[in-house]
Amino acid sequence: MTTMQWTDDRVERLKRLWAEGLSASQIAAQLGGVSRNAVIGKVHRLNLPGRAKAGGSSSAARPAKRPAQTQRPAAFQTRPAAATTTRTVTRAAGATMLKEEVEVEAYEEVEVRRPLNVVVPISRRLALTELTERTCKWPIGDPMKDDFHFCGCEIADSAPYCTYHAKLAYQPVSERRKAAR
DNA sequence: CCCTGATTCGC
DNA sequence: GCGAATCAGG
Repeated sequence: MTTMQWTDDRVERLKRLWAEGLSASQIAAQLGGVSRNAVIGKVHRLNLPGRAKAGGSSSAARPAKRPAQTQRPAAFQTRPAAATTTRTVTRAAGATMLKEEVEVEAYEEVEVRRPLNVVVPISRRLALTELTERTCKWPIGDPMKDDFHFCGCEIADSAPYCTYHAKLAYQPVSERRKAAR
């Protein structure tokens, strides 16, 4: 990858995102090509105002005014195809570079029955680069459109999907067609 | 453990 | 100027 640099454009985006209250790691993910340390270092060099309260816990001081999409019940949805291309992305997290493999392409229209009596998670509408090892990687929307995003809600274990989407992902066969035997 | 920003210092 | 390593903290 070409050496990333702080072009005027990237600096402007940095300033805007920092002003919006995004964390350094999130900004790094959004800009791409830089670590959170790089972002923090740049912030200081630019003499941008630091955060009121250092180390602001992720859940405490977070503007996070995501559109908060309300998922409407659908009898059937699209789910990732079994054969998808795997893309490896790196993401800065702390002082570590995490490598993640996320299926991004190839979807198939599959009849998926929505589990009843389960809470449908509120999508955090995360971008590919914002996914971490504990965010649901269930894709939402058309990968070709710019409103494409991932569920991103929290995951219990280190599973790829949240509880809800795991149920969608793993559906033995068909509930209505079990004969053939 | 997860994460946050702050600082240092070799490049 | 840059950012990895490190530190300090929630």
